[in-house]
Amino acid sequence: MNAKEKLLYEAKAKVLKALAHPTRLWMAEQLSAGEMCVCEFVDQIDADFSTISKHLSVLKQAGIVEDDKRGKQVYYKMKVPCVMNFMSCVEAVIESNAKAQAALVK
Amino acid sequence: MNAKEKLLYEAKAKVLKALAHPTRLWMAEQLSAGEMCVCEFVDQIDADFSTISKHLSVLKQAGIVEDDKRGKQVYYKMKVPCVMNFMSCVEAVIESNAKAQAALVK
DNA sequence: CGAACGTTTGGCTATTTTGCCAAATATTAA
DNA sequence: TTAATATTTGGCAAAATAGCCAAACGTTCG
Repeated sequence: MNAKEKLLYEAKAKVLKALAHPTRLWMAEQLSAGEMCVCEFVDQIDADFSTISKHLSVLKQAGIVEDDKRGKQVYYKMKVPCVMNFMSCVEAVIESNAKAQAALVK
Repeated sequence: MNAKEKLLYEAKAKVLKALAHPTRLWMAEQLSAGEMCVCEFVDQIDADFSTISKHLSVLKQAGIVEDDKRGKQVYYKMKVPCVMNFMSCVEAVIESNAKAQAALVK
């Protein structure tokens, strides 16, 4: 793995890392269905609004979402919608794990 | 988000988190092409073999890969191959980011 | 048996991430 | 202009992660 390749894998990992948090993943899924303002997240997530803002900032930094200030509110939306396509596969992993668990009990 | 949903998002995040490291992501991509033994990773990655073993263990814990001991060696292989499908999208994010960067310079 | 090999595990420190609070900022409304 | 609202930023402490070394473990080979 040369230096350039290393940078590429670091970049890829950064995108995944941005999604690799329960709250951010949930946010991303919500945004796949359409834009939302920070205040809506604040209403629906049990965490400090500063925490929520920072999570959105991580998604933005990774280039997954973009923001748009309108009046007092800031709206976030997906920038690269395909990001959520692979969730079906992540769910497949979880199902596979669940089956393995179940097999242990049998 | 209720308790059950919370658990689901934690599980999903765990899968993503396992992949959200440059070395592990590289490993997963290699394994998509076929099984490999730990010793092969040790040859190709510039890190302590214990570190490599632990990375593989994270992928295994997440249910992404499985191992198979044959003699002195342990072979790892993809358990849920679809996991790598979304890499094309992760690359799309990176390209989008690169374009944004380029636009700044223009 | 004992030595060599391949791998995992334990333990430790350094680094990163998380999440809260408080303070700063920006916009709108009074 | 002051107050209220929406959001971001700075700073901190707690928790999680990463990576090295050393030790343990299991397998094969002499």
